[in-house]
Amino acid sequence: MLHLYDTATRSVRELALREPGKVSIYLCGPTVYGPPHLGHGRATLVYDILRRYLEWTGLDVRLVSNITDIEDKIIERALREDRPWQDITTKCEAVWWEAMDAVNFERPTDTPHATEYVDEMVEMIGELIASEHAYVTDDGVYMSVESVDDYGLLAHQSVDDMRSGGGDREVVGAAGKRHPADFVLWKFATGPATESDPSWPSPWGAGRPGWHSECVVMSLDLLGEGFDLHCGGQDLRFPHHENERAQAVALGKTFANHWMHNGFVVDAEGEKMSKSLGNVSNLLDLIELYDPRAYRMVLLQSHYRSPVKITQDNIDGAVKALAGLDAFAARTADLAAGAAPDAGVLADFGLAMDDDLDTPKATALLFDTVRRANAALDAGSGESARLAAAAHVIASTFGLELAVASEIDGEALALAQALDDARTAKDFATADALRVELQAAGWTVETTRDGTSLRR
RNA sequence: GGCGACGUGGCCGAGUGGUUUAGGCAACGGCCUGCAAAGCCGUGUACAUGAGUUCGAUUCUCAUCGUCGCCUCCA
Repeated sequence: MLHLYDTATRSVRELALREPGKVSIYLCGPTVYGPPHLGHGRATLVYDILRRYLEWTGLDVRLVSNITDIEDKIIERALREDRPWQDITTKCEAVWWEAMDAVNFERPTDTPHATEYVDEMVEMIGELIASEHAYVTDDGVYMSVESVDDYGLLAHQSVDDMRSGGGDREVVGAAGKRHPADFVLWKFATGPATESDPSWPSPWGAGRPGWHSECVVMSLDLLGEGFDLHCGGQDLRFPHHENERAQAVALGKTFANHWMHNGFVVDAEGEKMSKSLGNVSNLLDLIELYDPRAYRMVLLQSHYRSPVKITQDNIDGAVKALAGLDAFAARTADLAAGAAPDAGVLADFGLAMDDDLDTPKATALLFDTVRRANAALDAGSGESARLAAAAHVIASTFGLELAVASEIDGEALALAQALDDARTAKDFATADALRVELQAAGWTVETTRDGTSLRR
């Protein structure tokens, strides 16, 4: 059974399932106000790999991942560009899914939008006020963090300790707040709603929900109390996840059973890439310039909790590694199709993945299995089919789609035949010319003793 | 100031108290090939520094230096 590091207990522990055979996961999705960056890509790919693995083990996975389609940054951009806010959110969301499809992210089972849950958020905030966990000020409704017993569980720091330093930062809504860490649940509108600056009615005044409420309402609505796993990037640990949890606790509800956080994407100097620093390379560029699988490959080779560097060298290395896997996959597609995967290899794969999603070890196993299968194939050993089948299983569980034997058009086939004829006739000048011609047409040409094989 | 992570061979990146100490990329040698490609075989004596614990530490402890993250923008 899968063991995962749990941020709440700071230990690797078994992912306990609320219902046998079923896993319920909530993943904090994007705020749709700009193109997805590399960090978004890492988070979705890490959880995509997790999900595929869980499914491979036979579990029924329900993955809820929200789209935040109302937020300050969306409004700021709408105002700045004098556009309707929905214009921005719809376009950005479309771009988001396009990018996610390109990296082969398996779509979540549910993708709720914040704007679909405004009524529920208003209702929840009402309950928090009624139970005196929240209060109304001049500019909004705030959550009282001191009213929540174990606030700071995910931050692993008491509220007082957090206050004691780092005091340079601007405290949002400071004037009316009872405690600096109190966070906004509902922001009052400063004027009438416009095309760019929307607001919704509430018993306390027109406005819009704060940052941390949607995930509580949606996760509890779609997954129910005590769902299995809550995921997201390290940066969401505090305050976002802490604040989600605070609301649930204040409501008297059991929240996530296990908290998983992935590490950052860092730049060449080891610094976190984030939007506010402006040093982001965007995911769209990466998948346009390189094989979209390369990013997944790089992530597989490092642990999900470690920071990962995305550099030219890294991506190039991954592209080369993929080329080897593609060559292998094309070579063994037919062989593997009819064979039972090697049980020992798959057992090792499970062992590695169950240990806090040890994809570096599992990836090493994949390469090792490919090497063994190739060697067995060269030696004409019967072991090759089972090994190849196991390698294919691992790759597909990783979400890596490898090359399959290509459809070869008549023209290419004729050239390949001519190439073989020339080689048979020892007319190597012609053979070389034909090979170059095929390569120019985009084929990867492997001329072997048994004849020429082509793939794209 | 508080809390936390990390410093591994040319690069990336796992891991471990000691015998055969991942994997990828690059490099070099070999096999195969008409030559290549693909593939296979082999080579590299790495673990920031200092001290300590230990029969033995890259792995544990402490200190030092360095890098980075969180402490209400952020995946």
